[in-house]
Amino acid sequence: MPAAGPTRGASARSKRADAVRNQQTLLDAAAEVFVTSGIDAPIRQIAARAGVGLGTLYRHFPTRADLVTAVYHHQIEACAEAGPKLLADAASPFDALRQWVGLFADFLVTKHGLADALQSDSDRFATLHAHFLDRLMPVCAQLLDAAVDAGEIAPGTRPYELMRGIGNLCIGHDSDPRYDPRRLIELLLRGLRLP
Amino acid sequence: MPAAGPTRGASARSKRADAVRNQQTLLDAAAEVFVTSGIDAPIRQIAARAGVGLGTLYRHFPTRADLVTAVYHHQIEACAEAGPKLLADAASPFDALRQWVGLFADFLVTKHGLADALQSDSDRFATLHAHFLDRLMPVCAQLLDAAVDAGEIAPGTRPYELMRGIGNLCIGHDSDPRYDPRRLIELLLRGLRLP
DNA sequence: ATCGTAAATGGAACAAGGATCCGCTTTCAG
DNA sequence: CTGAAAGCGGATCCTTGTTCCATTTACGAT
Repeated sequence: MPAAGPTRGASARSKRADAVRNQQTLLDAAAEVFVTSGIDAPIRQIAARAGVGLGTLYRHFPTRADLVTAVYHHQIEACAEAGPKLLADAASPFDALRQWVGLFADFLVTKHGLADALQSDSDRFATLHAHFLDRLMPVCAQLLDAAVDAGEIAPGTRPYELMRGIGNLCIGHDSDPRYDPRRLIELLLRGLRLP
Repeated sequence: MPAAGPTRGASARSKRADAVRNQQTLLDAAAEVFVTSGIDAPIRQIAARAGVGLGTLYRHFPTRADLVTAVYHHQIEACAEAGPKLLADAASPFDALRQWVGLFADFLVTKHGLADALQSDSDRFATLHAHFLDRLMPVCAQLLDAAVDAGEIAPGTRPYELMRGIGNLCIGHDSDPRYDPRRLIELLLRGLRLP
C-alpha cells in the first residue's frame, strides 16, 4: 500500500497542502458533530465547526454519504477484518457468525443514526450503502457459507438480506429503552439455526 | 360509539359544515398523494390537490403524523380487530400470531414509507407511533400470551419489542428486490418458537 | 526570489419544504 | 337579518441543501 504521506515527488501538482489540511480538519469536525448532533446534522454546522466555507466542504465531500464514509472508514475496515479472524478463532462457524453479527450491530448502534442512514429510503446515502456492502457483504457471506458447510444452519439465507435485516433492527435503538435490537438479533440467529 | 354524522343538535356551535367538508376533502387528497408520492410528500402538494390553502391543512392536521394517522385509521382498526378473530379461528395460538404478524407486515409494506415513518428517529411522527402502539400493542400482547400459555413459545418476549422489530424489518422493502422482509420475519418467528 | 496559473476557498445566492400569522370570508345561532 | 366566532388562504419567514464564481493561495517553473 502506497504511503499516504507527503509523497513530494508525485507527477504534476500533487496536492496542495492547505487542501490536505482542510480535508483532515473537516473530517475531525464532522466526527465531533456526528457524535453530538447525529449523522444528519446540518452541513453548515460541520463547515462552521471546521472553520471553512460551505464550498470547501462540498469540494472535499460532494455528498453527505462521502463524508460519513470517510469518517467511519477505519471502523468499517476493522469490522471487515474481524470476520476471518473470528472464523479462525471461534469454537464453531456459527459462533463466529454470532460474534461478528454482534460486532456489526455494535458498530451501527454506537453511531447515532448510522443504521437509519444506511437504510434511508432515498438514495441520499447510496455511496455509503454501496461501500458498506462492498466491504462487508463478502465477509458475511464467508461466515454464512462456513456455517452452512458445518451443517449448523440451513442454506438459502443470503448475506445481503441478513445484513440488511440486522441493520434494520438496529434502527432507532436509542429512542426507547424498551427496545433492544440485540435480543431480536439473537432470535433471528436462533431462527437460522438448524434443529 | 357516537355517530360521526351531522349531529345537528349539539351544544354551542357544533362544527361548521365547510370545515367538515374540507377535512374530508383533505383526507381524500392525502390518501391519493400518499399512494403516488409516498408518505413524505410535500404538505403543499396535498393542500393543492385538495384545493385548499396551507393554513386550512395545518388547522385540521397540525402535524403530518395527524394526517397519516387519520388516513390509515380504518386499516389500523382492521388489523386490531383481526387479532382476536385469528386467535379464535386459527389452528393454534402460534399460528394465529404468525398470521397476525403477516397482516401487520403487509399493512406496513403496502403503504409506501409507512414503516420508515413509524421508526423515524426524530419525533416528527410521535403521534402516529403512539396511536399504533395504543391500538395494536394490546392485540399483539394477547397473541403472545396465548402462545406462551399454549407452551409454543418461551415467555419473555415483549410485545413492544416484537412489533418494533417487525416494523423495522419492513423498512425500505421496496428499495432492493433482494430484500424481502417476510423471510426475515419468518426467521424471527422460528427463533421465538420453543424447541 | 518572483511570477503565472491552476487549485482552492468562502460565502452569497438560489431552491425546496415546513411552519406561522393575519386580514378576509363564511356560517349559523339568536 | 345580523354580528361575531369559526374557518380560510396564501403571503411570509425559517431552516437546510446546493450551486456558482470572484478572490485568494500555494507552488513549480524560471
